[in-house]
Parts: sequence; structure tokens; C-alpha cells
Amino acid sequence: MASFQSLPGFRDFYPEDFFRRQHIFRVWRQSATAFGFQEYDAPVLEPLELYTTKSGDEIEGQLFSFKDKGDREVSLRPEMTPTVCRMVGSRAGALKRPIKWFSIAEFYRYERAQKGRLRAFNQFNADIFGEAGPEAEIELIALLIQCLSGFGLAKDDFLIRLSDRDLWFFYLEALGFNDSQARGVLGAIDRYEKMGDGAFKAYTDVHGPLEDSRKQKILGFLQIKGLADLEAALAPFGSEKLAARLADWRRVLEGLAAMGLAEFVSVDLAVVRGLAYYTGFVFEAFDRKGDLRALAGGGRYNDLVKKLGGPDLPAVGFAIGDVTTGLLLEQRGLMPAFAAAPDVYVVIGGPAERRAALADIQALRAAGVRVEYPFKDSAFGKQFKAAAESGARLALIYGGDELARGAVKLRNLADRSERELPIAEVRAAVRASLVGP
RNA sequence: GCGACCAUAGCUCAGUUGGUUAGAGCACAAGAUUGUGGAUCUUGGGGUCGCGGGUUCGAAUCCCGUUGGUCGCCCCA
Repeated sequence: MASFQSLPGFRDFYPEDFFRRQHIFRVWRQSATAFGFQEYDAPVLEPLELYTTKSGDEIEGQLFSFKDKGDREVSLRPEMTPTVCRMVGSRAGALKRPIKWFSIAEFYRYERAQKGRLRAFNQFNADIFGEAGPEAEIELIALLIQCLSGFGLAKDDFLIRLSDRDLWFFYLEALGFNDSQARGVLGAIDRYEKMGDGAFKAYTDVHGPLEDSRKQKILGFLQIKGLADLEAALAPFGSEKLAARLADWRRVLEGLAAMGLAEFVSVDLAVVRGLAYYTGFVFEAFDRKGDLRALAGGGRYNDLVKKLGGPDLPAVGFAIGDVTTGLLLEQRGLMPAFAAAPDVYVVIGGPAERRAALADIQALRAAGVRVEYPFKDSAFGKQFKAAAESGARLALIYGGDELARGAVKLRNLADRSERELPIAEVRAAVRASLVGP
């Protein structure tokens, strides 16, 4: 047992773990690139204030924060949103709209680890700045779907639940709740799926009892699972603002339907997201079959750039994590097996043959061919075993007999066929064999 | 911050009422095997039994503490 271990909630990535992580990153990056998002990165360590300004002082309990040697209050980043708001905000005047950015980065939260949640984890973040209309939501939800279906996950595997904090506030206002009460109700709604009726305890503690008729209306609104139901529920409260909002809803759902993605998305007002800074549409991605925590979440946050000192810039974004995604892919058998096979394994007869082999090995590698060879001289039998175990498609054999003729052997390890070729043709022959059938 | 369960080799685990030098399979390495394959056989390396203390003639085993893991609660950006 080693004397040192990684810190709680932090992971070592051994090659097979790293391979799985890279697979996840690769799908995310390909998806974002295909959607025209540009990649950025930012510091791991930020001023503590960046997060307390956004989320309040209570957040500090969940942060990896400390004082640096210059007596600055700093924190490892727990999320990307404030950082990207700062970056976009400070150059907003010069950036072409819409601003579509993504990042893949590691984040740190000082919390107890549990299933799907660690202290250090990776997230893909995608955000669109400068577009107030629902086209931004369409783009991001479509990207989120691609970031999951790119692994081979289908509509039976996951679901995007779409909700709207604006509509909730509108509805609660119509029921006579003031702003503070409405926020309390949203807090209860956020917990209702998990806790049932107990979710309202925090509300009644602060705002007093909630009469049954209004509570039933709230619970009824919560059950809405489609646009038609939504429109029917809101019909009694007709107003221009509401009509415009419902028009936004139709545009989002029609846009996604036109992309062929309707079956991935459901209207579901039970999703409100805990954070207060969301200002409109909010959405989460869920595993349909299992009991995993949310796969991804996001929404619109039109006030945050300004709150963090930037211009008034509408924004919408989402994040998806590597831990839950990895668990889901393992459960569904969609995580590819670790593969580190070279293209070519070179079998070397002995010290004299090694010199010729090394020259070709270096030339092949410089040309981009993955080449492996034994460091120490050993029996041919052992080397062929090693060649087979390496998973290489080809073996190049540098034996004394062949080299005496100025030749080497090229063996196809899959079908065990073998041919001799002049040593000068090794590079061309290897290339042809690798691209060939 | 709170709670439950767990901890023996790189991995999965065995280890009797507390009793000599803690074992197996897999993995790794060497050999059988100096010109052709993932097999087989033989051999080997690898352990402060998570750590610390206590009980005992004697602790992997019993007790206390602690650290870590897993899973919940709180929280979830």
C-alpha cells in the first residue's frame, strides 16, 4: 500500500481510465464543433468573490477556497458560468454575435462524494450570449441532445425536461403570490419530486400556511406534460406578455421538432433548478431507465453578465458532467474497451538486426505509424507472442537470413500471411497494408 | 455538517473458537522455447492484513479511535 493516496473525491486516471475520459471528451468536442461553438479555457483558480457575488456567501461552504500567499481570498473554480460571463462581458463589444462558446474543464466542490458526485469532476459547458430569442434555446438543447446521442444513447435512454421559470412566476403572481413567496414555492417545487408534501415545509416555515386551493393549483400546474395543457391552464389569465411567452414555447418545440428531436424533449414544469439566477427556460437531461442524478442542466440567465460587471447581455447555457455520463455509458455497455494497440510490432533477430530495425522504426514513427518493438533481445517465439498480445495488425520481422538478402518480412498478424519485401520498400508497404482492407 | 455499511497482494476474494513464516485465482515477470502466436506447465516478485492505540502469553481475527471507500441526508452552480 502506498503511503500517499489521492485526496478524497479526487481521481487518478490510469491509462484505461484516461481512455474512457477521452472518449467522453471527444464526443463532446465533436458535437460542439459541429454546432459551430468555439472552445475556450480559463484559470482553475479565481477570486473567491467571483462566486460569492454570483451565488451568495453561503456558497463558500461548498468551495475549495483559501487564502493565497498574497493574502488574497481565492477559490478553485466550482463552475464555469461566472468565469465565462467575465470573459465575454469584458470583450462583449468586440465579439461577433451570437457568441457560441464551449469548454471542457475540471471543477472542484468541497462536498461529500456520493454516487455520480465527486469533489473533482469534469464538465462540458456550452453557452450562447447575445441572443434573447428562443433560437438560442433550440440550438443549445439540440447540442445537449447531440452530446448524449453522440455516445449511442437513444431517445429511450434519456429525456430533456423543459420548463420555464418565467411562466412559473407569471402563474404564481396570478395566484396572488408576491415575489418572495413565489421564490419559496419554486424551492418547494424543486424538491417536490423527491420529498413529496414535505417539500412545502420550508415554505410554510417562512411564509405561513399555504391554503389548500392554491396548493392544489400549484400541484396541478406541476403535472403539466404538454404544450396544449400549458396553454389551457393559462388561458384564464390571458395577457400580451403571456401570449408572447407561449409563442416562444411554440418556437422552441417546433424548432426542435423540425430537427427531428421532438421525442427527446418533454414539457415538464417540475424542473425549476435551484439557482435563483435563471430567468426563463430551464432544462435538465435525465436517464430514463435508471436512478442516476441529472445528467445535465441549464437554462437562461439574462441578468448574470451584468451582475458580474459586464454589459446587459442575454445568455443561455448548460453543463454536462463526466461522472454521471460515464456511469450511464457503463450501464448501457456504450463505453468502448480500452485499446492501445500499435499498428506495427517489430520482431528483431538480434543485436546486428536491431540496427537496421531501429532505422525503419524511427522512419515509420516519424511518418505517424504507431510502432512498438522489444527493448531487449529475446527469442522469436516470445516476440511473436508479444506481437500478438500487443494487438498490432502487422509485424515486421528483421531476421538475419532476410537482412542478408536486403529484405524483411511483413506479417499480417490477423490472417498469419507473410511476405518478404526489399528493406527499401518497408515504409510504402506498411502504409499500403494499413490503409488496405 | 449528519448517518449507515465496508477496508487482507495491482484486481476479485479466502483466512476455522484469537495460535508457527497470511493464502488462492487473475494480472505481472522469468524459464520450458535462439525463426513464428494470445495455450499449457514450472518458477518468481509483490503484503506494516488502511493507520494508531488497547486487551492478550499470542491479534488479520476482539475493543476504542482515526483515515479512506461506498451509499444515503443536507446541498447540488
